[in-house]
Amino acid sequence: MSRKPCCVGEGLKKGAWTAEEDKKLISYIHEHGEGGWRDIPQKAGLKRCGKSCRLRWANYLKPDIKRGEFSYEEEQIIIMLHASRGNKWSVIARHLPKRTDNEIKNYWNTHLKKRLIDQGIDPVTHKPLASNTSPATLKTSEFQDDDSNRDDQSQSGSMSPKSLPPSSSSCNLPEISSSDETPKIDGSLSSKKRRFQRSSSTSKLLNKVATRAASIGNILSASMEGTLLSSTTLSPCLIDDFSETSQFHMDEFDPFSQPSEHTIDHMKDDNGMNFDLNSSEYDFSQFLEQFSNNEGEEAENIGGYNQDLLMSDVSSTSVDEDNMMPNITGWSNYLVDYSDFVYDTNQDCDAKNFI
DNA sequence: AACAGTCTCAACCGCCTCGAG
DNA sequence: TCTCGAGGCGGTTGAGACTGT
Repeated sequence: MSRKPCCVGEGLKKGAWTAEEDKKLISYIHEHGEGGWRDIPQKAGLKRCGKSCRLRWANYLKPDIKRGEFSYEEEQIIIMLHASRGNKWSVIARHLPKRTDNEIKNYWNTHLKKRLIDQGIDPVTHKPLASNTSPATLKTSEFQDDDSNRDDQSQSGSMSPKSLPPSSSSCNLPEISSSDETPKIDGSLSSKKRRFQRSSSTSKLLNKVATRAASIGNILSASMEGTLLSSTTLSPCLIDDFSETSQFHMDEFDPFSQPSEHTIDHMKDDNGMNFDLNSSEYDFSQFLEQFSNNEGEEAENIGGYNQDLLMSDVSSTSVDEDNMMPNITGWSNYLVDYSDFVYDTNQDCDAKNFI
């Protein structure tokens, strides 16, 4: 019972679109709006199938599409998200405003994938090619922190598998450096030469934030499912580190790390949230209420691309608990990914710095 | 200049999801 | 509950551009 292909039809044109066809499609959509793609060709006077029209519009003609060279930040975001999400181009595209999934997919296949391979990284697993070193080994040998950080790693077992980036091996995500074999002659070249100059404490902090976020996600999950007990094991990170938060010097952050700075603040006093998760009396309903109350204005107050990126998973959060959990999970996933990324791109990627 | 090999990316294909009836 | 179809998604293709010889 195979379905009839939608684009089977007599005299339907295929291949590259002409300017005239584009004009007809744009004109029709401007007048009638998107949707009803099957009927559009006939109504717009196009000898194309509806699907082809939709793709042409979505990938090329839509006015808010950003075209041209990918920025350094965009590249890093793609690599990060690919490491955690795989070939989920539409998901990745949601984090890159004005970029289409098709464009990202093409860019990955033609540029980033090769670059990773050139740098000895498996573009599928984001692990070193031809390496026997397990991520766990790398983590413990290269990313060993103080006691709390060791706890961070050991507690990762309490995190949902989804929360863990597939590529937890440190230093796997490559830096896009100017030494790339395929240099681009464009405005983004200079940005490609930039390197993140983050201190080890920054990486450390971000890792902790990520772990906390993941833990909060788990706790919320348990709360949603009604399985949260007062004895629910909390992340050692949460237990040990929340009191330490204020020790970190946030002024170390560069603009790209602002989301985490925001996150720290978000998790601290700004929202007046009680994050004393050590307490068995922690009130999750209060947390949910506070979170939902603060979410809207938070989203308005923060500015900048990366904040948008960070918050995109939670920006639509309402009091609706069904939506809450995926958002929290996405948020924690992002932080975990981002934390790993920051660590990986840190030039001081050396265990000594964390001891 | 001509040709072959390589690269890029718009477009296509086929499967999947989800909502309507 | 089932069927159908629109729209979405990821993989693949192929025409044109580019590069090397």
